[in-house]
This record gives sequence, C-alpha cells and structure tokens, in this order.
Amino acid sequence: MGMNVGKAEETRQAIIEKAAVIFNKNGYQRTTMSTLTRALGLTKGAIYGHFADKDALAVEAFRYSVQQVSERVRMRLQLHEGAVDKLRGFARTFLDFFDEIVQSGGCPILNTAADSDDAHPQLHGEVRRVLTAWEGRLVAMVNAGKESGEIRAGADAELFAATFIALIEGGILLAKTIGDRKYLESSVNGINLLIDQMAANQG
Amino acid sequence: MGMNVGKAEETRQAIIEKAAVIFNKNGYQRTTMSTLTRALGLTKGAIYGHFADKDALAVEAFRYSVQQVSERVRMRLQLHEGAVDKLRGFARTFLDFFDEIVQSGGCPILNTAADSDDAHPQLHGEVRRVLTAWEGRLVAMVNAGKESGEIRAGADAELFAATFIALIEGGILLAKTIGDRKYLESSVNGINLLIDQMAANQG
DNA sequence: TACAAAATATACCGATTGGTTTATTTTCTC
DNA sequence: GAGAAAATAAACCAATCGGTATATTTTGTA
Repeated sequence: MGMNVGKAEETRQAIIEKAAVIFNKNGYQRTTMSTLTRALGLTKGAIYGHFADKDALAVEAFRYSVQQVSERVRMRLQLHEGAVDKLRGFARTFLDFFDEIVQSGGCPILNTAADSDDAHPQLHGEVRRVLTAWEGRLVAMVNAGKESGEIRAGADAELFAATFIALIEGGILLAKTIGDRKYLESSVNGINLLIDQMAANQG
Repeated sequence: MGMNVGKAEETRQAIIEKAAVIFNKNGYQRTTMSTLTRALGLTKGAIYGHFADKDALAVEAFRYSVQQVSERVRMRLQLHEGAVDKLRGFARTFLDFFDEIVQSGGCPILNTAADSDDAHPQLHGEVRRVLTAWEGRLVAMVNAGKESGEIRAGADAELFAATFIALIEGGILLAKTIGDRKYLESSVNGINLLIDQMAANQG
C-alpha cells in the first residue's frame, strides 16, 4: 500500500496557519476560497482534500489563532511568581505583542465575536467557549491569590475577571482602530489599578 | 417641469433606517443587495436610484446608527445635573438600552470597527472619527467637572475617557457574545469606580 | 524501481454577487 | 387632468461565489 499517516500532514497545518491570518484580517465572508488559494499557492483541490468545507477550515483557523495567544500568555506567566504578579503579567502580555496583534489583523476573539454573533452559530459557540474559559482562568488566579494571602478575601473575582477582559478587548479595539497603542496602555493601566485594590495591603 | 425636492425623499430615509439594522446585524459583506431588496420590499432600481453603490449606502447607514445612539445619550444627559452625575448617566445609558442594542445586532461602532479595519477604508475612517469624538466629549465632561470643583484637578481626563470607552465596548462584546448582561453591568460598575476616584471628595 | 495510494491540479457546476439598462409606474406641477 | 420628470420595477450582465468530479502528479513502501 501507499503512504499511511502522511508526511504532507504538514500541508494541512500550513493551510491552517496561513488561513488563520487571512480569516482574521478579512473576516469569514470576505475570505473567499480563491483568496486562500492565491495566498497559499495551492488550488481548491488541495484545500478541499484536507477540509470538508470553508466552515471547517474557518473553525480550525480560529482555534489555531486562539491557541497562539494562549501559548504567549502561558509562556509569559511562567516568568512570574505569585498571583498578583501573574495577573499583572497577564495583562501586560497583550501590550508586549500589540504590534504583532495589529499585524495579524487584531484580536481573533474580538473579530470572530463581532463577525459571527448572528450569522455563524458554530464560530459563535467557539468564541463563547474561549471567553468563558478565559474568565474562568482569571477567577482561578484571583482565588489562588486569596489562598496565598496576596489578595483580600473580600475581592470579587468574577467582577474583576469580567472587567479585565472587557478592558483588554476594548483597549485593543480602540488602539487598533485609532492607530495608537496608548489606548491599550490605558486599559492595562486600569487593570493594574483594579489589581491594586484587590491586593491585601489595601483598604 | 416635474417635482423638485421630492416627496419620496422619505423612501431614501426608510432605506437607510432599515439597512442600518441589517448591516449592523450581518456585516457589510454578508449584507447583499438582494438581502436588502427582500427586507425593504423594494427592487435594486429603487435603491440604486438613491445611492451610488453599496458602499455609499453602508456609510450612510452607519452614520444613522451612530446618530441614534448619540440621540439616546443626549436625551439621557439632559436628566442629569453636574459633571459626575452626567458621567454616571452616560455609562448607565448603555445598560438601559442593552436589550435594544442586542436586538439591533450589537454596538455599530464595535461591529463596524471589527468589520472594516483592513478592508473598508472609508468606513474605517468613519469609525475612527466617531471614536475620537466620543473620547473628546468625555474629556470635555471631565474638564467641566474640574472647573465646577466636582472632580479633582489632578484627575487624568484622557486616561478616564479611554478606559470608559474600552469598558463599554468590551462589556457589550462580552455581554452579547456570552448572552448575559451582567458583563456589561460589571463594566459600568468599573466606570463608576473610576468616577469615584476622580471625584473631589476622594484621597 | 515499480506500483498503488494519497495529495494536488484542472476544469467545471449552478447559484449569487454588485451593478446597469431599459421599461413602467408614481408623483408633482401647471 | 394632461404631461413631464422623477421614482421604481424588471430584465439582464459579467464576474465570482462555494463546492465537486476528474485528471494528474507526488509520495511512501515493498
């Protein structure tokens, strides 16, 4: 028989990685299969050999984009000890990679949420899942800080998590649209203020 | 000669108003001219008699959507006296009309910003103009509060304005995507906290 | 290196896209 | 209410859409 698992599984991954940027920059509808074939140097035959349809590719591309951000955050958090420092580092990460975020078309969570809310149920579900996971992760970090005594027991972890995400996403939107990273800096500034208020050495 | 200014200028306005919702719900690309003719009960001939092309209609529809939000805010602010109360009322307005915002497809500023950043320069310019105007309005309100003595002279108006907008836009995104208005409530909560810290009777 | 299977390219499909042209109806003015 | 102009409808256009069938190349293995 011929090849089994396939060496050119790499092609599939290459399609996902390039398609992720294109989808993020142009949105689901504006990204046509012809756009992808041109950008990839492949033909439809190749793409449809790896993915059932445009939807399936879009979903995998979105997951890849999110995974890239998650990896960035994970690596950054390794550098920090303690809940408060980790929370500050979490917020700071988006500032560190702001240029890269802009270059790849903006935050994929934001873009996909705005693009899919009414029209694309599966992508909408993916976004919601990612957002609630992000929220849960922040809540867990705050709770860890409470157990270690870094954060006041009375701090509202859910409130903090929601405000954190809103500030980051809103800050990216503002900074990218207006073209000035100071807007994201303002958001990170605001998050640090919230962290200060949760810290144990505060009234 | 025939008619001059035209009674059926109303048609033009009706097209804009209905198209505004459809564009906001579905995005620029997904909103086809056929979609609009179906929703409007008109044919392409009628639409293209009033607008040069799809782009021109989209721009006018966006302006109308923004104007609707502005009018809401303007009416709300009339109810309040004093800079601090006006600022709180400003933030609160988005909460009051949250259901309506969701029903009409979400915040048009957010949607258009995410939809047009790379692909649609004219709409992108419109969004940027609206956002900076919004920012300027907030800064002016804070400065008015400084002059009246309600707000500390040392308060950072620009920082507040940027954080305000980021929290509102991010809050709407979260609340609409996850389907729980508590996320927008958290954002308004955060804004009120910032206002507290700017108020004169604070350390 | 021959051969079969997997991967990719080519050609094609009906449907729909934004937009135009021409015919028809409404509308306003005199 | 007649007639001209404006508004709308109907039919049509090339281009492109997502997707498929089939031909061809590449690939891994025996």
